[in-house]
Amino acid sequence: MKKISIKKGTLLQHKGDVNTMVYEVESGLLRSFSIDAKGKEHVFLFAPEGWIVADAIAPEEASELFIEAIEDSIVIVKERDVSSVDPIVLAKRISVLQNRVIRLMSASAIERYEAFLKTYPDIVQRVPQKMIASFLGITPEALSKAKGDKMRSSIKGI
Amino acid sequence: MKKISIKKGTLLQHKGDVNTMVYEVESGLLRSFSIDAKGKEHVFLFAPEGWIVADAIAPEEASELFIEAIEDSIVIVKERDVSSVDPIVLAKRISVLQNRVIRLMSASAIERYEAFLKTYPDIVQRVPQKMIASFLGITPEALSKAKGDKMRSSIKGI
DNA sequence: TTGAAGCATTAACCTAAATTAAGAAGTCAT
DNA sequence: ATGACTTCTTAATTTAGGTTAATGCTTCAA
Repeated sequence: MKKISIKKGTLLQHKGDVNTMVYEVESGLLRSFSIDAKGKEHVFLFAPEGWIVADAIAPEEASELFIEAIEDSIVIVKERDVSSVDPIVLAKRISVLQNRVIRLMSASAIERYEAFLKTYPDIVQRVPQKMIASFLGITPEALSKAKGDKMRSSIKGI
Repeated sequence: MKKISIKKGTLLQHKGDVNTMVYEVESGLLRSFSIDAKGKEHVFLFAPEGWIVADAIAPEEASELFIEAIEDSIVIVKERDVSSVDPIVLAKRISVLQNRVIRLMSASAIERYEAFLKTYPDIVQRVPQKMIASFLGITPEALSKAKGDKMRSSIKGI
């Protein structure tokens, strides 16, 4: 367990790494993301101050995710020891993921964007639009259009 | 903790229920699903023999999910006590959900269907197509078409 | 300071999947 | 057995979002 200071753009973890760590964000902002078979990035999680990022894989498996600093950050690095983690913390993450799966299946891009704004109002200003789009599962162009449409319709009072 | 026998079609849990239980399937098949704001069902999980179904919510919260028997089933019903659950079991579920989120964002309907066939080959024959479609996040019509296209292209050897 | 690269926006066009509708086949309760 | 449901399939049409491309802004390294 140690504390490290990392520059914006640094990759803390690559897909395929084994014996990965647990990263607790003291200051700054991290993201985890995957790269699919077509070479496209998909943001899985944003982790601001106080959040914990780690791959959910078994101890010896290769990681699925990349972890990157979006801002200069100070991060506490710990050994992974799943069996000692509070089950309640894990259950909460399951609940979050359950809701994300349901929302991906049932809500439109705009609806998911509005839900994101409500749930993570503090993160919106700190990350590029294209990463928010990626988190929502849409293209930056589609997000840009959705925001434009939303603005226009609210001006007209529709 | 008790063992119950339930008929196909029985609802074990409704959205909004509090003090929900943990259901361990001894025989038969359960599913959990949500109903969204537009009244549409979304299958969240299929649970055949040996699987456990439970809402991931905090003890006092209202449940998000319905749980229903797809076949006549025998189910062991236990009190929910998240803090006593093996963290490794929870971590595995997180891993499954992580992959599901990533696949929902990156794979097409047909790709998700093929992944489903590989991952749950035993379940495919036991549940109606429309529930598989619902699990994949597409309409029954789209799944039917995808299967037809797949068959046709494999005949032609494409 | 300036040029190159990355980012956001807009628009034209294209495609995957939703919607709607209709018909065939299976299941169920009476 | 018969009629009422439900499921599956197919097809026509529509729509949300993807792709491609052009334009103006930043940012940042040389």
